[in-house]
Amino acid sequence: MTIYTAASLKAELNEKGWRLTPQREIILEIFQNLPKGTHLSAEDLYNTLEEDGHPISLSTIYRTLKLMARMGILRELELAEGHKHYEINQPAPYHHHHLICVKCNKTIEFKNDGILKTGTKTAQKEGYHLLDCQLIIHAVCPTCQRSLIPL
Amino acid sequence: MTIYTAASLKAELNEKGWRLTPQREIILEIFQNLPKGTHLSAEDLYNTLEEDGHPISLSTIYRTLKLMARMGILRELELAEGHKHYEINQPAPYHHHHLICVKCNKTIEFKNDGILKTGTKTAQKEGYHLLDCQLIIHAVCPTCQRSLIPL
DNA sequence: CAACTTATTGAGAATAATCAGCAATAGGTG
DNA sequence: CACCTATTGCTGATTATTCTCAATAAGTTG
Ligand SMILES: [Mn+2]
Ligand SMILES: [Mn+2]
Ligand SMILES: [Zn+2]
Ligand SMILES: [Zn+2]
Repeated sequence: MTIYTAASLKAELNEKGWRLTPQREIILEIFQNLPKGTHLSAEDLYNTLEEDGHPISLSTIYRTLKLMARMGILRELELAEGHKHYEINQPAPYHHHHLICVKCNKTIEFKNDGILKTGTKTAQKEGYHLLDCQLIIHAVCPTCQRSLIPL
Repeated sequence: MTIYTAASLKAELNEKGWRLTPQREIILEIFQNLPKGTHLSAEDLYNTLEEDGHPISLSTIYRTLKLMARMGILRELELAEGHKHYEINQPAPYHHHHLICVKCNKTIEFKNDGILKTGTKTAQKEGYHLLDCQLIIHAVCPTCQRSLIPL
């Protein structure tokens, strides 16, 4: 949950014997410049990169997303659509959580400082190294409460 | 997030034109009698039912898990293993959250009253009908911090 | 900067979880 | 009991994600 630059990403990768590649650099950049509230799936990222003129194979995309999530650079979100979404993982003033309608998947972001504190404290108490901490609220939105569509 | 009995399950199903079947009743019972801290996948439930002498088809299991999660009877958990897990959804004194090691998937449950309150308040403020509210902490456990296994 | 080691990439095949279609069955209601 | 239709259990799709492997290219060393 730090702010990354190409340089700090390279430093952290090299420290573990890994490498900074153009692909990894571009993917980080894409996420850093995404409008607030955007959540990308692997497929979304694939298309974005293609349109951007920097095509990257799906294999590499999946590998990079997993890598960056495990480094704490990206957050892996399960937004109830059957596939994962990702967003940049930022600290305190930008850190947020998600309220999701399980029927239409409409998602609202909200902030709450106490939760990150709780997460940090809990991880620390158990000796875990914190990567991400997210409150997920599953609910039914006002529109879907009225709708007659079953399930 | 209520305590269900076969009768109250039937009432809630019938109210929506749905039916209480032996399969649904048994699945509810299984979850209610699970030892604290147990999380079942669809496959786990399938096997449990088979061993129990009450075999139910995988299709029905998937359908029932989804149904009960959307009713708020079960919680759908994404415990970083590539497939969903489920547990009974209970109110205040039993309500808990999960601290997950992204490397070995070891999961620790912990309680925190404030989070459920935050979730309830947030859902209410947006007019959403709350089903479940879970804090997920992704982290690396002490053992895996020491391990040399990459990723 | 040239040689060297090995992490990484891209293409395609393989896997695994979950869903869909459909005929047969069985709840709920009167 | 008779009727309507939700539900079940097969089976056969989907679809997201991972694996395999040869080719490429970071990072390091002399
Ligand atoms: Mn978000
Ligand atoms: Mn649990
Ligand atoms: Zn909705
Ligand atoms: Zn671990």
